[in-house]
Amino acid sequence: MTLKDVAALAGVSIATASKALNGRGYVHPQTRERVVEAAKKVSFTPNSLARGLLAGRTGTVGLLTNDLVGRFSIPVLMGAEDAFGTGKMSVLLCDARGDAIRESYHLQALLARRVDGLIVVGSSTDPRPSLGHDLPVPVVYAYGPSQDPRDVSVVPDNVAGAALAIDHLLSLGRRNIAHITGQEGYLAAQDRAAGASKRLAEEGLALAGGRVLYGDWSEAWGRSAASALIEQNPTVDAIFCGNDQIARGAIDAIRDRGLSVPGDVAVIGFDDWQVVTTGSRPQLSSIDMDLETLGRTAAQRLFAAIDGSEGSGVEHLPCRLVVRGSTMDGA
Amino acid sequence: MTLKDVAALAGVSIATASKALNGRGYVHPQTRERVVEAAKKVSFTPNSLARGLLAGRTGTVGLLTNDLVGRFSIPVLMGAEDAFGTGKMSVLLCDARGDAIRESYHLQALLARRVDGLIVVGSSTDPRPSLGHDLPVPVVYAYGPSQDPRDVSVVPDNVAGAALAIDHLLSLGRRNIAHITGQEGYLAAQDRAAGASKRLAEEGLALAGGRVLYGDWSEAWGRSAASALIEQNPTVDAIFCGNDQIARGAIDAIRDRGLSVPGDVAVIGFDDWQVVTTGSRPQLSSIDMDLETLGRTAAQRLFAAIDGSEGSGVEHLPCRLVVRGSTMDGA
DNA sequence: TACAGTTAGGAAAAGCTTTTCGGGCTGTTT
DNA sequence: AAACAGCCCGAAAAGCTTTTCCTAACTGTA
Repeated sequence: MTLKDVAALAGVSIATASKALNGRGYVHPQTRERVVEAAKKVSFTPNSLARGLLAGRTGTVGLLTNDLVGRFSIPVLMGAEDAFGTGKMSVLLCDARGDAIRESYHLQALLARRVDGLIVVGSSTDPRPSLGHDLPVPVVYAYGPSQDPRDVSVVPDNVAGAALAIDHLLSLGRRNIAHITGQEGYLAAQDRAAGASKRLAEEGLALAGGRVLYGDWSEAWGRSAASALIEQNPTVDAIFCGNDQIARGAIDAIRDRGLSVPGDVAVIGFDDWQVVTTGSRPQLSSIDMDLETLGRTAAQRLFAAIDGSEGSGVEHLPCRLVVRGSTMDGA
Repeated sequence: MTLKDVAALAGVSIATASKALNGRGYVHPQTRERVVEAAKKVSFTPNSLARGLLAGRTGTVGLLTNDLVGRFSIPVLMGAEDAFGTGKMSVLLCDARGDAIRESYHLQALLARRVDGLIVVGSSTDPRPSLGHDLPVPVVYAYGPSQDPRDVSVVPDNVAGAALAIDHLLSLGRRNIAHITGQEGYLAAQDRAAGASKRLAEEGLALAGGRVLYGDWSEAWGRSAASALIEQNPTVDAIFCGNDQIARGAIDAIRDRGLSVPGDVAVIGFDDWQVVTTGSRPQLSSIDMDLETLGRTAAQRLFAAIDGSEGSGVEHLPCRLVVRGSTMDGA
C-alpha cells in the first residue's frame, strides 16, 4: 500500500510512479497509465505524513474551542470547515473547556502535529488572553477576540446588531422601547445595550423604564423582567431582548398578561437560535450573528496569514435582521 | 526547532538527545539535564509526523459526522474527545453533511493522514450504510448504527428509554397515557413508540387515544396534537412525547386549555435538551440518552479495536430519567 | 595487569514521499 | 558525421524521529 509497492507492480521506479501520479515531469502516457492502474488496484493513498514532513506544510489546521457544547462554536466551525474545502484541508478539533492548562496541553499537541495554522474560538465575545506571538504558526481568534490588538480577531458586531434591532422596532412605529438582557458582566450584554441606547439617543429617545434590565440569559428572567416592566410601564410598546431565551420568556409573560405580541408589544431577540425562535408563539424575530460567515472569514484570514499576509486587529462582522411574527405588523 | 538543533545546542548526538528526552537507554543524568535544558530553550516540540511515519501509529482518530449543526453529534464528540484524553489523542473532524460523495472524499483525506481509527456519528438513529470492511483501520459507528451487523455500533436504547418514561408515569398513578411523536419514518419514533406500547401492554394497558400520534418533531405539532387529544379524550392524564419540543408544545397547549401540568396531565419528553426542558413551565421531565457516555463508549470500543480486539454488533446503551416539574407530584 | 561487566554516547537504518539531477535514447539539425 | 535537443526514466537526497547496534571508556576484580 505504499508507493514502492505501486512502483513495483507497475514495473517502474518510485520516482517515476510519483511523477506519474502527480502529473509532474516527463512520463510516457502508457507508463502513466500503468502506474495509475496499479495504484487503483492496491487502492494506494499517498501518506500525508511523509508528504507533510517533506513539504513543511500539512494541510491541517487546529481549531481550539472553549465551548463545544455551547451553540456558538459549532456554526463557526462549520463555516471554517466550509472555507477550507472538502478534503483539501483537515481540521484538528480540541475543546479546552475553559481550562487554561488543558488549552496549553492541546496547543502543544497541535503544534507537534505541525498544523499550518490555528483558529481559536471563544466561548463568549469577551476578549481572551492571547496565545502569544512566539508561535510558529499564525493564529486567528474568532467570536471572542484576543486581548492583544496585534492578533487577528474576527467577531460579530454586537453594537451594530443592537442598532439593527432598534431600527427595526422604530420602523414599526414603536417609541417606548425597553431592553432586557443577561449578566452585565458579559461584554455581549454591554455592547448590545450600548448599541441600543446609542441608536435610541440618535432619535432623541431613551430606554423605556429608564435603564437596561440586566439579569441572566434565561427564559425565567425574561418572564419576570417583562412582567414587572409592563406592570410599571404600561406604555411600553416594544422590547429588545439580549438573547432569544429572554425574548421568548418575555413573549410568554406578555401573553399571560392578556396583551398581544406584536399588537401591543413587539419583541425581538438576539442570536436567532432556531429552536427558540421558531417554537414561540408568535415566532420570534431576532438578530442573527451569522456565525458561519464569521467562521468562513476567520478561515480566510488564516489562509491569508499562512500565505504570508500580515494584517492585525479586530474585524467586526455585521449581523442580520430576521423578521418573524413577533415584530410583524400583519400578525 | 528540530531535534538536531537541540542536540547541537546540548553538544550531544541526535540519538542521545532523543533518548534523553524520552527516557530511553543509558544517558548520564547530567547530560539528560543539558538536553532537557536545551530543548526548553528552543521550545522544541517533537515532530509528530516523523514520529507517526516511523511508528505507524499517529495518535489521531477521524470523526466523521453527518449532522454537526444537529444537537446529537456534539455530545458524542465531546464524550469521545474526553475518552481520548487531553493531548494524548487528537481528533480530526469532518462533516459530510449527509452527502455520500463528500463523505468518501473526507474518508480519503482521513486515511491519507493515517488516522488510527474512525468514529462515524449518524444524524439519526436510523441505520446507515457501512463504510465497508476493506479499510485499513477500525471503525465504530455511534448514535446511528451501521446497516452491516459485522460492524461495531454503539447506539442509545430508545425502546428501553421509552419504557423508562412509561414506568415513571405509571409510578405517578397515571393510567391514561398518550404518545405524541415525530415522523413515523424515523426509527427513533418507531422504537420509542414500540417501547411505550410494550411497557403499557405489560400492565394490561393501551395507549390513550388508541394509537400513536405521529407528526413532526416540532412544538407546533405538540401543541395541536395535545389540544386535539385532550379535546377527544378528556380522561388522558399523562402524555409521553417523542422529543422535548413536542412535549413543550403539549405543555403549553394543556395550560392554554386551563388544565394544570402535572396536576391534570403529566408530560414527559425525550432527549433532555436543556434549553427546551428548563425553559418551559413547569420545567420538563425528560429521557436523557446520555450521549456523552455513548461517545466515550464508542471511543473505548475504538481503542479496543485498534489494540486488536475483535467484537462486533450493535451495543445499546441505557437512557436516564430526568425528573422535573412536569411530572413531579408536589408541583 | 588483564578481563568482565557497566555505562555513556554515537552511527546508521527505517519509515514514505517528492524533487533534483543525470544518463540513456531517438530524432533532428548543421 | 557530429552535435544537439527533446523525451523518458532511475538514483539519491531531503525531511525528522526512534531504535538497534556498536564502540569507547570506566569500575572493579581476579
